Amino acid sequence: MGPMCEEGPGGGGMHGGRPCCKRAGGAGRGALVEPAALAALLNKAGHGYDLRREIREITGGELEVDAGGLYRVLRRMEEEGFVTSVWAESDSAPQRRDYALTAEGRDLAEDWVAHLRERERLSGVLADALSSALKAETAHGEEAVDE
Amino acid sequence: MGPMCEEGPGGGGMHGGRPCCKRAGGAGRGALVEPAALAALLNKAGHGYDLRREIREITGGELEVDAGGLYRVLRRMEEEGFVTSVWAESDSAPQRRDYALTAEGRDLAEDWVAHLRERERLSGVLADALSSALKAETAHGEEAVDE
DNA sequence: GACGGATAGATGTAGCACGCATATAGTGCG
DNA sequence: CGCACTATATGCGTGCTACATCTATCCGTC
Repeated sequence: MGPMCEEGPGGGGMHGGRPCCKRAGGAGRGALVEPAALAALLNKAGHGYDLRREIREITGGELEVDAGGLYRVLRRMEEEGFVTSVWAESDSAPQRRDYALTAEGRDLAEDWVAHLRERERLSGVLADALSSALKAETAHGEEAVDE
Repeated sequence: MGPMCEEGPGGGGMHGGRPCCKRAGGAGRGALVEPAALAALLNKAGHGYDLRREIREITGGELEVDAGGLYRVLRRMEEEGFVTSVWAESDSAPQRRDYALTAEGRDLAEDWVAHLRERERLSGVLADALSSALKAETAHGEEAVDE
């Protein structure tokens, strides 16, 4: 996986057997590849392998998408009309396919902004609920700190 | 589905054919049921059907988890030692199973806080990248607004 | 007393997203 | 030639979710 499960703040992973990361594995963080690809395409159209670097850059190295997954997403978005692609006509280098966003793709990106903001907010709400509940429990349950 | 895809801010869904919500369907928002269940259990141990209401309350009605999914998650967490359950000994009402958190479950909740904060941050980073790229594009591409 | 609705728990199924491994092919290097 | 890097693509397994369905017990009502 990319960086994120390794650099977990609390160093999660030494209680029951599997940290929550495991549970959140796979699609655990929600759809990220598609919006990341859209962001990369908005910044600079190009071929898949390059978009992957672009994604790494615009997220400050925090999101490293799987190459295979990225190609899959690009092809699917093309089928759906959100991007277009043409085989780059270079003589030497390995064949590469240059992608560009369509108008629908731009609209899709706007939808994603709203959706990601929602996810951001919801994650925060849940994290707050969890941490405040944890705080409350330790306060009156651990040592009876009076209060 | 729960409330969230309906009340989408931008009213996403009128371009290519399917809004990003569709793509994010299923596990799109990442794992939410497990942390929500943990939060509910921290606030007030009880039986599944009740935890579902608790979840609705602590999230301000924003998260409405699927009943079936909640039971599944509870059973699995029990298998893994994060919660325990006993059949409530009531004469009348339908049989219910009372759940309680274990020490490992509390640790798991702590892991989830960190993980959810990470997800929150990452969603924000991506949303920022997308929206700033969108802004930049409309600025110099739409009407050549000078500047 | 039959009937629908709420409570309570559980399972089956389908879909989407992801990570990892693997296959292909050209290019440059030692 | 072996090896690494660029570039694209597919197969496979896992995880999480939503929707439909099934059981069973109450309770109020007609």
